[in-house]
Order: sequence, then C-alpha cells, then structure tokens
Amino acid sequence: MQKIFEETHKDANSNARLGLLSLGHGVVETPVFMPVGTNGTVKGMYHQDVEKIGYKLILGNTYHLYLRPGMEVLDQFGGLHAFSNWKHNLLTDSGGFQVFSLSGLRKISQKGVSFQSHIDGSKHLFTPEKVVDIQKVIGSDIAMCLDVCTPPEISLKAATEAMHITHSWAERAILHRNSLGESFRGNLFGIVQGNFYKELRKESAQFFNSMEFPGIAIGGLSVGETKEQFIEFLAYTADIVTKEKPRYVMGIGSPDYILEAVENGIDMFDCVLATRMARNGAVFTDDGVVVLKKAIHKFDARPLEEGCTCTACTQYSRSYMHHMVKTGEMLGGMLATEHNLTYFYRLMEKVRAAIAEDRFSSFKRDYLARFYGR
RNA sequence: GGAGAGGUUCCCGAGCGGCCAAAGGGGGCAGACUGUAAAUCUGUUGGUUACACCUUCGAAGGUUCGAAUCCUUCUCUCUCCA
Repeated sequence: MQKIFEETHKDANSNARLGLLSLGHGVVETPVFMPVGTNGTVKGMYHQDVEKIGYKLILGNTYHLYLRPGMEVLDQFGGLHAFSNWKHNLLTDSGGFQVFSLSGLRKISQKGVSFQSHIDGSKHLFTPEKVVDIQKVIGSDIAMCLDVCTPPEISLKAATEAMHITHSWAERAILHRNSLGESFRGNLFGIVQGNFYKELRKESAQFFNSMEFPGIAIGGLSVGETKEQFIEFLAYTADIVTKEKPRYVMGIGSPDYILEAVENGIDMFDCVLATRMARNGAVFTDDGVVVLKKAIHKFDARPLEEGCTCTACTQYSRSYMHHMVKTGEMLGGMLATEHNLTYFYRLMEKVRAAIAEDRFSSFKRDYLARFYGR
C-alpha cells in the first residue's frame, strides 16, 4: 500500500496537525475543506473559479453520476476529470450516504444495497465491488467504500448489524480493488461506523486501523445528532483511528464543527452547507452568518465582508446582493457561492497558519467567539 | 347618453345566507439547511386585556335569529354600443 499522507507539523497544544496529501492530480495541504460537486459540478460555480480560489480537491458522487450521465458516458470520456474539465483531485462518495438519506427507497442486505432511483424509480443494486468499479470509471483520486450510515437513536442491535455489514463490505471492496491491480489508480478509503455507541465506534476504528486502506474516514456523524453528541463521538473515535493515515470526517461543516474536527486531528472534511446556504441566500463571514434576504441590507453599501477577494465583495454591495436574492436571480446564488467557498478557503488558510504557529486552540476559541458575536 | 361586468384582508383572486377573520397564489416577515432527491423546505401574515371579544369584504341604509353573500340608493372602475 502506497503512503499518500505525511504529517508535517503537529500543534504543540492540541491534536491539530498539518500535512500533505499526495494524490493523482497533485498535492493537497491539510487540514483541507473540500467543496461538494455531486453531479460533476460545484453548483453555481465554474470549475476554473473553484480552482482560482485555491481548491485542489473536490467531491463528486457515485450514486448521482452512476444514474446520470451513467457509466457509458463517463467511460467514453475517460472519466469525470476529462468529462467535467476538472484538472485537480476528485474524491467520490460511495453512495453510502444516499443509501441512508434516500432510505425510503432502499433495502440493505449482506449482498449490497438495492434501491430505487430518485429520478425515475428504476431499480438498481450497489455492491461494494460495483461501487469500486464505478469509481474506477469515474477516475476518482480518492474513492470511498460502500458503507451503511445510520441515524442517531437506533438500537444497539441495529447499529451493530449495520457496522458489521459495513466491515464486510470494506473487506470485499479491498479484495476487489486488489484484484483490479494497476488499473485501479485511486486511493480507496474505509469508513468507520458504529453509530452512537462507543463500544461499536471502538471496534469499527480498530477494524479499519488493521485494514489496508491509505486513508480512513469517520462516517455516521452529522446525521441529526446533537452538537454535544457530535463532539463526544468525534473526539472518541478520532482518538482511536490511526494517525499514520489521512483522517477524514464526512459531511461537516460549519466553522464550529470544522474547528472541532481540526482540533481532534482531522485532516479532511467536506460539506454542502457552504454551497447550499449560499443558494438559499446566506453567506459566511468572520462575524457570523449574514442572511441576505433580510430587509436590514436593503440600503447597505458595504461589501459582504471587508477584505474578502471574491467577486461579490470586490464588485457589489450588500444592497445589490440583497436585491439578487430577493429577486431570485441566478447571479445571487452564484456570487454567494463563490463568496462562501472563498470564505472557507481562507478559514482553512488561517487554521493552517495557526497550527504552524502552535496556537490553534486559542485561534479556535477567539474565532468562534467572534463568529458567534461574543 | 345606452347596455353589461365588477369593486373581498399588503397585491392578485376564490367565496355568493350560518361550518368566514374569509380558500389559493404572490409579496412581506421569521426559521431551518452539515458524505446535495435542495437556487429547497417550514412557519407566520387584521386588532386586543387572545380557547373570547372587537374591527374588516367600495359607502350608506334595509331584510333576516344570522349578510362578504339578498334588497335599495349612492359612488368608483372596466368593456361594448352611440
């Protein structure tokens, strides 16, 4: 197994760390936030602008891309990089989360997960092997194992069963990856599950520590639990997952969740929040979230955030952004998305600088105090 | 001048004797959004001393136990004919 991660600095007063993640389409500095581009596009953004902000690693989604445009199209174009003209790294989620969020349409068995398309209702089966195959065609630099993600407050029995299926699927995914040899060029990551039971989290983390995965994700968080639960289980799980490999918490977040993860030594995270909230008219700033549709911005000539380099902040006022949002113009969502992605990129730059200077914990405390207006 | 249609809560618009403070949109306001079935969804939108009362369906008067709904007059708008 090839080593793709190198820790370059460890914060003196917390578990936060800096690292370099070497992937098929370039090196990525960690901790890193990855924008989500489910359908081969970060909604509302040109790839060139995502790149210009500085992002070198974005997400795609196996489930969505498999349904549309389908494997034949992606195969013809030689993968998603060429098809979507994205020159940097791609991480694809396995569809495990869709298995969870589209739960009304799916059925899980030891064999795999059968589900109905949310688009046309057609029936499909995902097995751990098939999901590896799909991500091979997509050309993912990081591919995720098919897993079973579960919501909070399920029984120990149900959580155990879901975890065991996740583990057996991981073993099969590894075997299948190995059988593909050189033709599978991505890095297959395992996903720790275990719901909100510490004994299961421990078992799952140890299981994945022992497996031949180049990176490990902590899954099953940010699925509807309280923030206290999130913090508790993040810290507990992160403490057990090996520090030799890149560690990825899936599906976060907001600045508080991200900083919490970084403090626990997490290297990677992705979230739709930045882009979705932008499309719904809310932008992030160091002073908190600004809801653009509010009348308070109607005559405000200031930019969204002083000093921000994005298009909205350098060329338009809050008043204009308010107008864009109120009128439902496409440009509003586009500008807000670019702003939010710029915001999160700069936040991560500040995070990395703080770690480099061994002051992450105070940075986190001060940042959140300002963000939440205290 | 003649004939017809119509004036409903911020706007459009349903209602055509009681279940109407009045459907449904829109707009406004508030909230949610965390491995994207989301440029989406939810709540709220006359007043108050609030499981009740008050004011409200162009205006005034009338019929009725009861009227946004029926009658009379007035007023305004629109369409057609002169």
